Amino acid sequence: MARWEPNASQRLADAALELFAERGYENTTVLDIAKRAGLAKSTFFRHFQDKREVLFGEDALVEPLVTAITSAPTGATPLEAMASGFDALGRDVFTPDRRAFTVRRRALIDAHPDLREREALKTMNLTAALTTAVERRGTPALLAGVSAQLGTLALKAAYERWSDLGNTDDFGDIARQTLSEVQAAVSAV
Amino acid sequence: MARWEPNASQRLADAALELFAERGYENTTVLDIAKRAGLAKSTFFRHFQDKREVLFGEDALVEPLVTAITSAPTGATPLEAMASGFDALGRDVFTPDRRAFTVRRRALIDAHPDLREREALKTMNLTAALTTAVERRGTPALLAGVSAQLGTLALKAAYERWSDLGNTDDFGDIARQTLSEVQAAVSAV
DNA sequence: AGAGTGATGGGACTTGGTCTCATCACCGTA
DNA sequence: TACGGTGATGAGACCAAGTCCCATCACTCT
Repeated sequence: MARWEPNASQRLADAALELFAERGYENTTVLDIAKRAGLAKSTFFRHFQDKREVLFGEDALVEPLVTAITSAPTGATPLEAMASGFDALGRDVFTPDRRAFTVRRRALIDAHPDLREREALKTMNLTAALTTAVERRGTPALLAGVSAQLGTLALKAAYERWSDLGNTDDFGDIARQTLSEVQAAVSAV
Repeated sequence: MARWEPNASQRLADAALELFAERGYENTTVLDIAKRAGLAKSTFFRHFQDKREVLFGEDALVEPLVTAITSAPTGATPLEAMASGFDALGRDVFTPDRRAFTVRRRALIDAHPDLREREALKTMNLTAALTTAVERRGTPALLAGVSAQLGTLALKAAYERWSDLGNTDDFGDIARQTLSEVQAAVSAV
């Protein structure tokens, strides 16, 4: 028998999602979250940097994207490399079984300024990571920056489409489609 | 004789900038700032939403940019409208006499995660405002979004060049130059 | 058996941020 | 001149976020 119940981080994240949905982010204290997870307040802060972070802890986007971009064929353009990253997200992150969870999480973030601010920071960090990943492919800095911005824009738009409606398409397909639309728009600039 | 010393907001912002430079953001409490400005803590929060905001209160970028974009000639492309907005910034915001202040402020923001997070939020809001401003010119949504992203990217790059070194060029000129470089990079995507 | 380890509990403490009530110089009007 | 209204401020209670330190205790290794 284990010394402690396992998966403390996961239990905290689950409890937080539940409570935020029940009473809202503001009306939930960290102590509430910890107690529902059967833990102490101080333990919460051992697993998450702050209250906001409990909804972002996974942060699972950067790693698959950067890996895919890095390992894309040498001949691929920056946006083609980005597209292969989107496929990876469809395979490992935005899978059908995680759709419901992701949508609930999205609704919570959109509903509270503090969480939207954290989201903005995460987006900025993601774009920065994409920029350096593209740069490492030998792309000039400015072009890498532009590609990363366009990729981030397409990613967000694709995410919205994927979570909207009864859309059951694979995320990778949606994202590739969105990216090509962004590319078409760019050529009209 | 005035009932109270005037310019409470400005005095608070000045005091904050001083103290952050002296002891760092973390080692400065809101009470410290208020006392140096000759005010009470509660008065600080009447003028600023929170501690971070004291460095962003001006938020002077959005209004001139949106105004210029809106009033740009009908025939102008989105990026041309954006460029006229950059000129407006050079005239009204990034003026030579404010350079030193702006650079000090920048150093503080870069040095502290909390402030960088707020900066990310402000950037996201700016991009959103630019997007709707461009949309109101009759530009399709996706193209407007792309233009706004590129504009924001150019703006940040231009800002860095303007504050670097002994660069004495007019901000509008630098920004136009940067924007044309971004545009050149885009056509290579 | 005994020392070490590592996640946890618990609680004191600082600070950000909210809220409420009192103050008090000025302004308009009678 | 008197007097009530106004608006920015002061003061302080209060709550929650986040930090810090020390104790605990089941398990492991020697």
